[in-house]
Amino acid sequence: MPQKQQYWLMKSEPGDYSISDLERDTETIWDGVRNYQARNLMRDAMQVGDKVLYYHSNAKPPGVVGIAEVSKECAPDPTQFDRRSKYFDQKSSKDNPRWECVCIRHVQTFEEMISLSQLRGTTSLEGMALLRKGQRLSVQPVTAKEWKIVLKLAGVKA
DNA sequence: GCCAACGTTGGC
DNA sequence: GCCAACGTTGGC
Repeated sequence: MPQKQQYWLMKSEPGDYSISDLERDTETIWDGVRNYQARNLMRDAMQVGDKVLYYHSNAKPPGVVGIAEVSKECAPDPTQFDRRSKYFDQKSSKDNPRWECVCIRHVQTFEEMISLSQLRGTTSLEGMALLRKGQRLSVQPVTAKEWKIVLKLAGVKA
């Protein structure tokens, strides 16, 4: 039985890993998430085949730059065990890993990004998690309605 | 570079 | 379990 289509928004700093990097690599492990809420969403809610809005944070301007999809379910994040990684976590162990993450695959890069200010200016997107004050989660749920609206803004068929 | 908002840590 | 101090995120 087909499961219900779910939608997410995932943030990345383009200087760190941009949508062009994802397009080049085709697929990547979403390592480096060190926030429990974001981890829990990936671990407990995300399913292979879920669609993802790819968001560039700390960018000029910030905004949604394309689409990805979840390609592998959650698994321990290898960077937490790597002493040389900036994501190394001394308190984590292989027996009891603290951090897990999914893999995502590139689907599409928008011809033109949908900037944050454009999203804010879209009345029908009022209430979107991304636009809420103080929202910092790097993995957020997106409703089917919001997904449609953003894709329409991007000129992409849903 | 500033700073508001939020998360985490650790003393008590 | 409280909460102050500190760290991080991320828009501006």
